[in-house]
Amino acid sequence: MGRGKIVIRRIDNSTSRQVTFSKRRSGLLKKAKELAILCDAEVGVMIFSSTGKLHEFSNASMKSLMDRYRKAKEEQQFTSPVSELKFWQREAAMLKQQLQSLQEKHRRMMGEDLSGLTVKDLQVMESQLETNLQRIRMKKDQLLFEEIEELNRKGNLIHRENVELHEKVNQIREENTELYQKVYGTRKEDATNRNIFLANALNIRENPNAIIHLQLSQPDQHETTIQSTNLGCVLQIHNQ
Amino acid sequence: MGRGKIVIRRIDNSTSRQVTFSKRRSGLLKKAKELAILCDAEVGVMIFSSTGKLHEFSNASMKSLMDRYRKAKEEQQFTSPVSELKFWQREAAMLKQQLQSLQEKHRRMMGEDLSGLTVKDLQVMESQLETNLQRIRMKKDQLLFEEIEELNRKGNLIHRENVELHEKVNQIREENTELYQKVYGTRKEDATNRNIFLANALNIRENPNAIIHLQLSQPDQHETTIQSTNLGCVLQIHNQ
DNA sequence: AACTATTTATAAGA
DNA sequence: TTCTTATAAATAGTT
Repeated sequence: MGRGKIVIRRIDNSTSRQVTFSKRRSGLLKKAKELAILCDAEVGVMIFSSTGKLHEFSNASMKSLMDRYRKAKEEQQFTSPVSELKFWQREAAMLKQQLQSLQEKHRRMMGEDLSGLTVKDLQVMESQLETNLQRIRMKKDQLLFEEIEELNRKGNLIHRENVELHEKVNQIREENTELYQKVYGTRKEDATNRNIFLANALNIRENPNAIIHLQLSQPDQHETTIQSTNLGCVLQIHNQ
Repeated sequence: MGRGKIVIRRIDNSTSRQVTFSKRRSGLLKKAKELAILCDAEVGVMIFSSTGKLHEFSNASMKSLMDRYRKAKEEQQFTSPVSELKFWQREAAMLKQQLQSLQEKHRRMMGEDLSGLTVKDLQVMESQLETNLQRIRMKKDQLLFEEIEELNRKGNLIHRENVELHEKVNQIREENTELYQKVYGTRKEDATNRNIFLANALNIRENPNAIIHLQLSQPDQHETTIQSTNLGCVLQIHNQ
């Protein structure tokens, strides 16, 4: 009913979609009101626009109507095999429709079947995909951080073990020095020096809570900093 | 949109009301579906026919839609003084409409402002008024019955009291007779006869559960019979 | 349930 | 947003 015939399919152009929404919404609400009055029926209509705004009509209160709906649904519960059959038929039809709609959306998100989409539509999809990408990156960063945390923990264990080993080595070294002195009557500096060099290579210092900095480079342009306060670990990721 | 223009007002003829309901219901559901698809909106419609049957449409599940509705309503709850103002404006408009509708109905029920009504309209009102009248009559009859019940109860009490008094009178009479005999040496029949006559006038008999029949005449043509089994009372009302 | 004369809704354009 | 208008769609009354 207009200048031209239209097919019932999501209007791609966002502006005309909104205009049509406004017109048809008022039309639907008017018809609902007329039905309620003409036929002495109890009618309720709820409409959420694609932007999330609520529009409604009900001749009684919506609350009482929803209560009545719930009650009617409970009572309706399969009074005959035919009603059960019809229920599942309707259920299947509904699910099929939802599936088809989702499949179409999915295809588009995969960059397939982009025919009939406007620049605006594509912009919406683009920002949607950017959001998704961001979520995926945050998840990835979180996993990396957890991995580093685990490595840090293991490193600390090994560090402690190494400190102990270092002390033992020093003990043995001192014992050896004393024994050397007893046997040869003089010190052996070479052995001491070699042990200090080894400790350096293993990054072992007096403070076992040393902060570890890691830098990973990534191909994309985002920067993330994750900081663990209880483990003294800072992860900084810089991407260009 | 039909052979003739109609005014939006309850269709009195039950058959055509049902036919119109069926047509417009499917129209409304179709429009709701189209709006949902064309404009990517979430739409829910609930319709209870005047016979109580439920019809519905929703592109998502009605449950989730109702949850969303509730949530939207909660959030909507007076986020600004303007929204509160608008709420009360709408509330007032709704109440005003309901009031006007009721006032009009009331005026018509009072037999005023009958312009623009068809014979059918008037027949419906007539039968409505007849129903109301019947209810009022039944209420009146009930009240009359209760009044009679009360009178009956009081009557029984007085009856019992009278029986006792009667016995006392007889006792005293016998004593008097005996004394009379002792003083004068002979019976006095006159005194005995006078006491029996008195008992007759007060309707006192040996059976205290005597059934009382009452007949009230009324100007209209209806007949009611109310019977109390535990009090032995029958109320019969005949009207011509 | 159909039919169809009309009314009503609305698509497109301004 | 709002108005206009040609046309499609809905439906009131009828068969």
